[in-house]
Amino acid sequence: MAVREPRGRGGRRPTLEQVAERAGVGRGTVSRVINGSPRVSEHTRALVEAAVAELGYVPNTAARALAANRTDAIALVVPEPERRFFAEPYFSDIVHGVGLALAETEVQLLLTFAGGDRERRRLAQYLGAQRVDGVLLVSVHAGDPLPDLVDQLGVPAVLSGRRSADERLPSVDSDNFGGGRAAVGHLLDRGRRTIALITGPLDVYGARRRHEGCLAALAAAGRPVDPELVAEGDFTEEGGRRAMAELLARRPDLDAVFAGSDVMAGGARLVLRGAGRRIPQDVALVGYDDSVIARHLEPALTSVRQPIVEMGREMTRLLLEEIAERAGGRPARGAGERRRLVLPTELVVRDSS
Amino acid sequence: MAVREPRGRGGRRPTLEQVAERAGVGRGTVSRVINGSPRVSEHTRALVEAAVAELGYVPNTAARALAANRTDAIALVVPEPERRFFAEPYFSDIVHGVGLALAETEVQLLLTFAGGDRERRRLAQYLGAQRVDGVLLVSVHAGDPLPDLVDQLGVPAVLSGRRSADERLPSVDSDNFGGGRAAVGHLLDRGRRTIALITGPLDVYGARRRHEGCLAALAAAGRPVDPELVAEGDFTEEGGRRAMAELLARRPDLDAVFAGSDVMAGGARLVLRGAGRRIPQDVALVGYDDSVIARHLEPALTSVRQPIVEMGREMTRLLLEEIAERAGGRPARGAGERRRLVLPTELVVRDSS
DNA sequence: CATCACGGTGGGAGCGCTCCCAACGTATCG
DNA sequence: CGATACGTTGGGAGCGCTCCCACCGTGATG
Repeated sequence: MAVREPRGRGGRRPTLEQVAERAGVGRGTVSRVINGSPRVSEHTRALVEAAVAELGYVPNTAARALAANRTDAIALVVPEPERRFFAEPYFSDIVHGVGLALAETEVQLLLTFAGGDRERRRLAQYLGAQRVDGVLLVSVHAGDPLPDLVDQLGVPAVLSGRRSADERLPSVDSDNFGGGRAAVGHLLDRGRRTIALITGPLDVYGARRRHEGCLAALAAAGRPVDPELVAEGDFTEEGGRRAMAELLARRPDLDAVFAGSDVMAGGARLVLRGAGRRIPQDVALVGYDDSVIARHLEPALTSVRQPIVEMGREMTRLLLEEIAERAGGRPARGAGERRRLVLPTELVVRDSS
Repeated sequence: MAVREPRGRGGRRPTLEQVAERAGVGRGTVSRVINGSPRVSEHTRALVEAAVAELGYVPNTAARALAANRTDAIALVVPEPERRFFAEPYFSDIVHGVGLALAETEVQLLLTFAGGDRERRRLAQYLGAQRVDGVLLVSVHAGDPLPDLVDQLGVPAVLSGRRSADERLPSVDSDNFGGGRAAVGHLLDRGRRTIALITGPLDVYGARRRHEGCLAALAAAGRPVDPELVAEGDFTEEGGRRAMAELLARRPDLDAVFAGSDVMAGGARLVLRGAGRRIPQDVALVGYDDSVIARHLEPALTSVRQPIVEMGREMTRLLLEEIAERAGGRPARGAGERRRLVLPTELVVRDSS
């Protein structure tokens, strides 16, 4: 008498026990074969593998998760509304990179949106339910409590970017400093003398580092930094326009502009055009992110590329390491020994400079 | 002596048993409260809820899945490489709709890409492992074996679109016939007399229905269908260009074009421009999908909109119903009684017609 | 020839939950 | 007042797996 209905027409799926019986071995042995333990004789292994194939056995994830206290799944947590996620190529590349790192493994990727307040509360529940072995946190803003919450829950996590220089959590960042320096260095190489800087919001760590890179390039060339040539934007096009207008008013003689993002560069471009400046003849323009915008702008925008796919891959690698380590019973690392990675950025020169 | 290390610094999470003890009740009672059973007295319920809150109890998903034989998770299976998924707004809207339908429930969404052959094999494994209660299959091509595979595995599934008129699986489609009819009807209303049709690949069910809708509109207006005015495209821009060139060569007197997708309409537009035809003065142009392209084209493209968000929501609703039904022990429905839904399309008139 | 080591193996004891049945009141009825 | 009913409740029996310990046989060792 079947107590519960087998699911669907596929019928009940075979269990470890049945495979063991079929192969004429014990449960433990089958388990060892399934999990690739070396402590099984060649002969027995073949026997078991045959039985597995005949029965079409697939281990039940829930049972495994319960017994082994791991899920073989990680979550990519996006603290943004879905819309933005899909709109930005950044995320697409991250997911791609994560997929590459996961391809070799049996680990499953879950996508979780935590845009609203309500979703965030649910996320905490979710992580508490031990549905995943760890999380990748992308697009984390400075001051966001989410990373700390995750950390407190004892869930392994890796961030993309950092919230500050001494980020407590494992993170993968790109070399914002180097990117900013390369951009301004390039403008100097091109013989530009009066270089204006439109920064991102300076309380965002990445934006500040970019700016510091710019200053370093100027310093290395023995140029003084003129505060009149610096304006802060907010990563929006509107912000870029405002900053550019300001700069142009203060220093009509500027012959180059570095903007901390392509979007802001797009705004700056509009203002420059409006003022009758030709790009790049009168004013050279360089952006940051190497987004689609960069290629589609007229003229095509020189920009600093971040290796986003690579970042996704590295984040995943770090996370898997972290998970493996904790599972090994070793205590979680202190803040000091947490993994951190900074990947190189690259200047892509196009027509605007 | 702890045999296994508690995970991370969060320490071991409380279990049902501990909640029961704290509340001074039995395990069964706590379970009933957690699952919202009505067979619990108000007093006891309050007791248990207090204990749950104090201990910060969250049920362990794996244990629940194992015992109850359900996972409270569904997968959105995308049989495409990741790139395309992110590139097309279609998917973004589907995900959005799915999210809406899931918001009320405790069901989790998993995103799975099955672009390559290898991924497909893994998907089968995955579904066999009973990781999800059901799947949403989007962007299924005619002749794709994936849906049948899923069905054979006994996993509840819902398709977006259909593979044929008598699709065996539950599906949510949009009214392609009505969309095609509306588009051509609109052109007739505008007084166009010589309407050319660029169809999608006619072995794709949706494309064929669109085309049939066009023919119906012409028939309703008492217009004969001139085979010279029909050309088959392949949903690409290049295909649209080729078809348009052909049509223009055969019938230079055409004064309107309906293309089975916005992308093909974009290709057609280039050829029309090249031939010196003004849109819409000389030739009216209508597309299909109402994608971003439509709004950004010059002139803005009249197009047929599908309610994609709604489709995502309805797919999810159907799937959840299907799952609930099967869990109830009722046998899976035969092909005849499977759920099917067709949502209305809508013509969005812009400047090109 | 007894002893030891070790690769290989079987199977008990859980993991934390749901399901269900038996048992407990207490209220209702004849 | 005993019998019946019903709303509640406790807890046993698993779900299918991993982990680990005990045990087997073999070959090497003293």
